[in-house]
Amino acid sequence: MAQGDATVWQDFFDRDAQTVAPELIGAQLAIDGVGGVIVETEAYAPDDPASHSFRGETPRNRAMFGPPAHAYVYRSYGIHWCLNLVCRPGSAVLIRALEPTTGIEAMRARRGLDNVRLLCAGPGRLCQALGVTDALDGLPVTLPPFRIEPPKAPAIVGSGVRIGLTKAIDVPWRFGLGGSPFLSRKL
DNA sequence: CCTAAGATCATCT
DNA sequence: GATGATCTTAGGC
Repeated sequence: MAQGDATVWQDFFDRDAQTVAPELIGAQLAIDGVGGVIVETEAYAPDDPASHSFRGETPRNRAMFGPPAHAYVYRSYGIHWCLNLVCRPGSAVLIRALEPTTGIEAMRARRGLDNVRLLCAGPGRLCQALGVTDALDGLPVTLPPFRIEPPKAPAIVGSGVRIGLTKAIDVPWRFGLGGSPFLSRKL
């Protein structure tokens, strides 16, 4: 599975978000050469009260109902952007944290912060560091400016409850690389 | 260490 | 008009 192998990525993402989310831990994700290793994700499903897709399709969440392996970007709390990778219709994986590996200087400049551990430790921070905006909403992640590569080795994945929700707060669909210092919070 | 509040706006009711 | 898949700062212990 390589960058240009759109068919394989289609199949990879054409499954339930809760199945895809843990398998993305350890994958490499970059936008215009700026990014790193995915260390934290969360899954959102169609019948999930906490999911934006729960009440059906609207202009905002349109991308969640489009083809798999595309981006869904939304604004959070009027301030931050958050990046999801679309799986089956109405389901998506929220990318919550990266271990920065490439383009670190660009991230530092965008975030106005030296501390590498905190550059991408949270969905809003990550999007600021990678320059994610709604301009990327609905674009395929198998083509530039995205670059995505599968994990080089099986990751040791832990799980826990999702963060910041008021509904379905006890579903353990948060996944993370065990012991990584780049998580938004300890698992 | 911790909890609390403010920033700020697209979306939905 | 209320809400939120967040982050930062300020202040208490």
